[in-house]
Amino acid sequence: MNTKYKDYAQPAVAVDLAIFTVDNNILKAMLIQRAEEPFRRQWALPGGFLLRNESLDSAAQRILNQKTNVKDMYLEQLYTFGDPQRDPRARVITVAYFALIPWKHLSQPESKKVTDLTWASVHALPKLAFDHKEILNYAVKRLRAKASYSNIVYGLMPKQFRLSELQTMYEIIINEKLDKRNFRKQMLATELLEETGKKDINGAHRPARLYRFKKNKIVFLD
Amino acid sequence: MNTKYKDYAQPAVAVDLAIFTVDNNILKAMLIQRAEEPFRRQWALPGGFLLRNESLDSAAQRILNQKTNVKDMYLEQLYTFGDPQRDPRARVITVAYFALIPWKHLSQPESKKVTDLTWASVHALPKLAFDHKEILNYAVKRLRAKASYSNIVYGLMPKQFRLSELQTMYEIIINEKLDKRNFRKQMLATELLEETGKKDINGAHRPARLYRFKKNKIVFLD
DNA sequence: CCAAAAGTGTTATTGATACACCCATGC
DNA sequence: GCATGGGTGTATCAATAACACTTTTGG
Repeated sequence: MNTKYKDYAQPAVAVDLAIFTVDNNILKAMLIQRAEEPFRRQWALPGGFLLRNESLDSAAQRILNQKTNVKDMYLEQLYTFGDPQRDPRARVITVAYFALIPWKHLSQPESKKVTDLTWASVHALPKLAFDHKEILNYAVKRLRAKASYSNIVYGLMPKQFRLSELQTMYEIIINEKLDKRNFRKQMLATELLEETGKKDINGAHRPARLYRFKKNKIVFLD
Repeated sequence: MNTKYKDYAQPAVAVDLAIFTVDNNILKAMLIQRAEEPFRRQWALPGGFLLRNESLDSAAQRILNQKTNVKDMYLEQLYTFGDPQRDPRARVITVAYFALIPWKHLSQPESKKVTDLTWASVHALPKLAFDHKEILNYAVKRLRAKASYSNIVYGLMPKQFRLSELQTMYEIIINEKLDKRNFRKQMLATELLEETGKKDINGAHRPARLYRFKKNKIVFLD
């Protein structure tokens, strides 16, 4: 290589997160309102700069812990965005992650009246800072793709649930209706679910059996 | 965020490439012998630092152009590796890419007697510098996975080829034997191939029809 | 005429899809 | 007793897998 030292980028490295949940049958992503320039008052993905002695995964986990109090959520590296113009201040490359959190596991911290954090429907996103819309769209695409060939949807379910709730979750993510009998047949055939023995009743109808994932709740593939 | 400025990593950002080809029915990756410390004289993936005004994709393309004279090869971002200890000199995070090149498209530049570049069988790799073995293994895994559900294998084929050569390529990558009749049926059913009209004879046997990919040789999915 | 790879169809198996009625409960 | 979602089985269709012989060439 015959480039001079001064030609090297000396970028900052950030980690940004596309954190998904499903609330009220809507797929939502966490957004943070920026307090500072650039893009002050605009919505952005939660993120931060990589610290000195921190791996990328740890940084993603740290940022997730700052915004939620949930442990053990699904978290994977998504893609790295490095366009020279993506941050108007300086060269910043960002390693994007995507995470899934069951709505029930977090709604608590919502109560403390935060106005700089919101969960926006991915179908009605506000204008986002930087290239965050591109990142988020890419994450949605990946989530959709994986939902159809893996059991990643598990990452959005609470500890126990009705089969009909699991089916609805799939339907929301892949955005199409599924056949009830075929769905149940397939899910039970995977041997990944077990009955809790409990039943759930919250309406004037036959109570539903509650299921949970067995301990080896593996998520497949890339 | 309440961390002091000095706690931020100020990493260098590198791009490393896992470049694959198939020669003599063996899946091989390009390795470069390091001229300098650390890991002087050890083999490593081709790579380099990101330049000031360069996107990640451009950096990958630039490094690829330095080592080969091939245009239009398959190239995709693989994963970003950022363990704080992965480079003994300083904090370096590397965005790994993987690339596919048909053997026939490059064997020329080999002739000029380079000793610091080799193509090593992925089944018999030497000791590699940094975490490059991990990166390479990850790339192989991805290549294998994609070969079984996409047409990524196209990236390893020359301009025209016999169907039996295409089949052999699949067999090398996914590492299992395929049925000739089923394979041909499926390949022709995709409508992605067309006959060139030419025939290939290089032995005492019936000449084979030569095929090429149609212009819209799309590679699917993530 | 022999060796070597090219080329070609049919059947069986498996997995995916389509589809409709009874059940248990609260009100 | 009725409204609501829970729960169940079978038949069809589509995709995949298994399998063996004839053809064309060079030597």
